[in-house]
Amino acid sequence: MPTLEDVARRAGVSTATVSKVLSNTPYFTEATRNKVLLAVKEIGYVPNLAARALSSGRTQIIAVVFPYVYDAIFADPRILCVLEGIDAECNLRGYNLLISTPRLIEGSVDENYLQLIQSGYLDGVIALNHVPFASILDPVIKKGIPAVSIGGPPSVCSVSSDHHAGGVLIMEHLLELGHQRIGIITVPDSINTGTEQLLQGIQDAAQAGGLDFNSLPKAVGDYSTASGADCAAQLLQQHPDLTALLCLNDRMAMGALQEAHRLGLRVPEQLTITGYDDIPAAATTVPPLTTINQRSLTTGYEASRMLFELLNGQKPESKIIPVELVVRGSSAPPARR
Amino acid sequence: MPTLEDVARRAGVSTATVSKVLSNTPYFTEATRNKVLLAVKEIGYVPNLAARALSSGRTQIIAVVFPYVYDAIFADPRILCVLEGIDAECNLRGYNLLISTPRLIEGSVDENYLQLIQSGYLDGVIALNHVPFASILDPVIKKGIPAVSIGGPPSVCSVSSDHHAGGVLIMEHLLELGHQRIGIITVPDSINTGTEQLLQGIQDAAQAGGLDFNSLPKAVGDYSTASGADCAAQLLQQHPDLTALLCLNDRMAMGALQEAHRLGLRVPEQLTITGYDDIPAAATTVPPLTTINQRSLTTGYEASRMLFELLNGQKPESKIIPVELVVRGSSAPPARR
DNA sequence: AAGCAATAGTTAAACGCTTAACTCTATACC
DNA sequence: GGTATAGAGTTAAGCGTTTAACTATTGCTT
Repeated sequence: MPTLEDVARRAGVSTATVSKVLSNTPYFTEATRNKVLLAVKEIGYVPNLAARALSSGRTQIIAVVFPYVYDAIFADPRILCVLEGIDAECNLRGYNLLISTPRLIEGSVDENYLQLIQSGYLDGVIALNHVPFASILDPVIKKGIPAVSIGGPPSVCSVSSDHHAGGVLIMEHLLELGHQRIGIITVPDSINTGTEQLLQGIQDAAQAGGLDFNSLPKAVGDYSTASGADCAAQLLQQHPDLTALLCLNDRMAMGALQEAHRLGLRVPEQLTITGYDDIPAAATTVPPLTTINQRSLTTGYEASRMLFELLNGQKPESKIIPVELVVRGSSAPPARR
Repeated sequence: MPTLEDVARRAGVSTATVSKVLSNTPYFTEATRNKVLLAVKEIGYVPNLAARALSSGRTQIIAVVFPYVYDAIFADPRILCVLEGIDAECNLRGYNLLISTPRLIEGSVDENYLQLIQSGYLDGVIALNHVPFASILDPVIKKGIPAVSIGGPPSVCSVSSDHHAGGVLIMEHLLELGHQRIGIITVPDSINTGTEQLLQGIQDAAQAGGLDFNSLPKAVGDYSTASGADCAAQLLQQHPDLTALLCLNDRMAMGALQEAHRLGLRVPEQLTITGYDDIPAAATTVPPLTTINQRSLTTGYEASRMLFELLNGQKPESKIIPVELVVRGSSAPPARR
């Protein structure tokens, strides 16, 4: 492979000149610039990134980190949308995307991940920081690598969804439709930093609507479709008079939908079911899900932008991405009885 | 950050010794080995990957390449499963995963991608090579980087699903149920290298069952759920006597399901619908989809394994991953009339 | 005419690691 | 006793860039 020196020899200049011309340093005549560029073209020179990295300390690599908590982390469509937003930005700026999925062992991350962070291979890190107990970003910050957190605590630069507003929106929607007997399909407390805010939003809206949140029946799932079905079964058996199920994510809502179908309950005529996240599949269930859209693409995009600002030495503000109520076919006024 | 030299000084040996001990080169006494290891621990030394890469020519980075053909490539759950398989293997062996999504412009890849390939940053490449017209792997092979192709032509090391068998399985299933009036929801010719084999399998099974494949009504979608709904509408309008819709992927099948529901057709009692891929969502539709599972996780896993064999100087055989018929609730014998 | 700034380019050290080639025992063999 | 040989470690030359420090030329002030 041709090196800087080959280019320099061919162009009749020094390697420093070539290097500087290629990085757009000023103070070169058009003639020199062209000579160099021509030589580059002619011999098909491409810079060696490892050498550049060693010399300059910058690698052009951004790591996207999402801890491996549940089994199939890659199966979460939300993560993928975020990734797509990040990828688009990085591609534009010529950065490469490395993905790291640290295994969490008893609350601390694995050795591989630690080594990667310390290795000097990363210019920046974007972490899907939804795991409160494991401090994915700690080693990153200690090492002084620019980092932005998605959905994490605002201690560092972060971009998160306005889950409180999401909770309010979905609960208000149910109340406006006239629902009062609402079952909640939730998840274990604080498995996810966003969940608290979401629940708080739901509670606030309930309160505002004159409904006692604490007395609403609840079932605890684990985000999976199967658990959604189980929870729905359990709630509907214990409280046959429920007119709506509010689910904390779309996958569980899809499970609830399945269960309703199995029980012969028509949705939304006899039972309203709502989700949260607006994953692609939510639009294609029968009936399609009423849910909250988190603008995952935007989230990814904003996270990248913030990271690049950090890389430019700026100090961007943490950002909260607004959410949006998406009303589809799975919600309707409760049946009169 | 501490360097090799710091470790060497502290352990009272040369940098060469440290380097060799850390890479498990033989011919060192336990004493020396321990001295070095201790020093490493004490000062918290972590090797600088860029320096290592420059010096050794190996970066410990594997790129997973999937071209950006349709808009939301990351939305394809199949890709994610494959990625998960790859990630698991790479994680195990201490390799890092870089993802590259080259933009295809008029059949050729973008400059960024080309530069990345030539940059010496990659030890190996795994390409989701489902795009026949763009030779994603050409520059990789020209550069001499070990590469394996998923679903691509067997010109290089490749791992692909047995789509022919998949086609046979799904068609046989329909025939065994007693369907004869089958509509096919397909995609444009050879947009995907696997599709041909799949269609061939369907055709062969039809033939074997005494059905003329060419006379079966067909509609052309684009893999999306929406297009599946459109195709279903079109087919059912023109051929109201169809008892089954065979869809070339799950997303289109889900669209067909929606459309059937809209038309008031009960699935599977009045209309059988089958998919292909077995994406996670396929198990949670109402009714759940009968489909073909491609073992995407295994595919990813095998691809990594082959790549590591290549990296070890071996010459692995291309592999064909068997597929599996998954019978769920969306298929049943045709209604008697 | 001297001094200075701006322009245009060069030299060479440094980045942190790997590894081929080498040295220096200590043991084994004939 | 001389010569291989294997073991244990060192020396130093790269790997291909970037970049601080330097030189040299030109044009402009004063």
